[in-house]
Amino acid sequence: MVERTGFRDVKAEILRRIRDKTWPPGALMPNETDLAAELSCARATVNRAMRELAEQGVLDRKRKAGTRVAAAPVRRAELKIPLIRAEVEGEGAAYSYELIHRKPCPVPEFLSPYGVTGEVLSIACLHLSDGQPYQLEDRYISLTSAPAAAAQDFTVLSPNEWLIAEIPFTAVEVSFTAQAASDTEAAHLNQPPGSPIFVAERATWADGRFITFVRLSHPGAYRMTTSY
Amino acid sequence: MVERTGFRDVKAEILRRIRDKTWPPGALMPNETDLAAELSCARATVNRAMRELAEQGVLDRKRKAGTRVAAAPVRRAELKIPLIRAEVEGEGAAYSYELIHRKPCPVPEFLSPYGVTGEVLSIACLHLSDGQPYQLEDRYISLTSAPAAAAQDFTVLSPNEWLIAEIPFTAVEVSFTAQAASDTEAAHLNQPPGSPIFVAERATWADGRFITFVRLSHPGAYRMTTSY
DNA sequence: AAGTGGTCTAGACCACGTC
DNA sequence: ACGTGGTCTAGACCACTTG
Repeated sequence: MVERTGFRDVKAEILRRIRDKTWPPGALMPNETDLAAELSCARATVNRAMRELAEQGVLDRKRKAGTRVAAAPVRRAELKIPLIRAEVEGEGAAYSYELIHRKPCPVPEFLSPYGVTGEVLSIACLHLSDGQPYQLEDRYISLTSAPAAAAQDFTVLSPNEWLIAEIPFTAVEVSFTAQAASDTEAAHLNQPPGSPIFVAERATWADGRFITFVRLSHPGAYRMTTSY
Repeated sequence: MVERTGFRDVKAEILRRIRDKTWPPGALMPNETDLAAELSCARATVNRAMRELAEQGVLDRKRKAGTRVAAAPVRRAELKIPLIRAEVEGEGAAYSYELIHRKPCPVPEFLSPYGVTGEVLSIACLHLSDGQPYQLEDRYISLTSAPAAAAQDFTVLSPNEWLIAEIPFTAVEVSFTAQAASDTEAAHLNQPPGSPIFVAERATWADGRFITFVRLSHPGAYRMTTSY
């Protein structure tokens, strides 16, 4: 035996049997011990294979009940959200940054659902790719949770990069929508007013304390892609 | 010692040390053997903790070079893509379905990048939530790869659900954009023409053979959310 | 050449949840 | 009660990559 059975082999074999309907959707599969014996490898190897397939949504596992082929596989798309700078430079373009405004203000009402109190720092800025508007950033940073932000002028370093370097966060909530460009948005992004805008909104917490909320607008042509 | 050190404990400890700057971004961490000794657990336990943090984008690992705290953590949002039916019913609304058209046709030119040959089945249909248009589906199924589709009329069962049950797929590519509603789109979705539309496009393969391409349009108010 | 992560093994104990 | 997955251990060998 030149090659041992690795967990990748086990995953491939399981997927093969699902595809050829040896194990149709909903079917009960053999337990780890039996499958390990059949494929002549250790149970830990089968465990890792099955665990990863379960994480991926292909299998459903329950103690004592056993492992089944997922009946309605909830497909998961994993979106990578890199730094804007890295994203732009990754496309071979030159990245640049412009601060639009920066001022402390009371908590805007739309942030109240997030349980924010005290003052926030409101920042608007623009990220450009080869001099063309790429992403408009409208951000609010809690001065209660991140008082150090008050000392930053953000003329050179974008709030995005500053936050990542300074404030380690533990929880994030993201949502995506399509919206019509407001007049100011359209002007900054160099698009006709009312044109479709791809919007990502992100709220961030550290240890349960609200840190920042950001609204990122891209011209509609922006494409977010993933594969699996 | 009542409690053993589990891989969750190790992950938590690592994250703690990143947060309190014991290991700042870019820093070289101890190797698995040393960390295992310090935390008094097996190397495999540390390995699993570090491996999962690396998958998550928190750490960068390279053989021989060691493990470092990711300098620019590529944040990953995992989007769950459930069946439309499940999504609608999960919101407590009544799901319904309408077939708009269904006809075989030659491969449209925009599918040529995907290497599609032969005939495809073109299907348009509408998914409704409590009777209101929720998602417009414009789909093309390869009759070469999935000839069984020709026998389906799709008047009751949506192509989505039929495909999931019948054709196990192995590779998927998804992308999201914001677009302006075309006139027909606007009419079906009951939105003003030109209004922002949230579009998901998905191409699917099984064993390297192209199966289907689908364009899913939601009214702009649609919100796709995730957290981590 | 040598150090680091990547993986496998064989065995063990435990927690959960179904029967 | 008991079967199944969940996890840990201790040891081993290997592959990759850097110095």
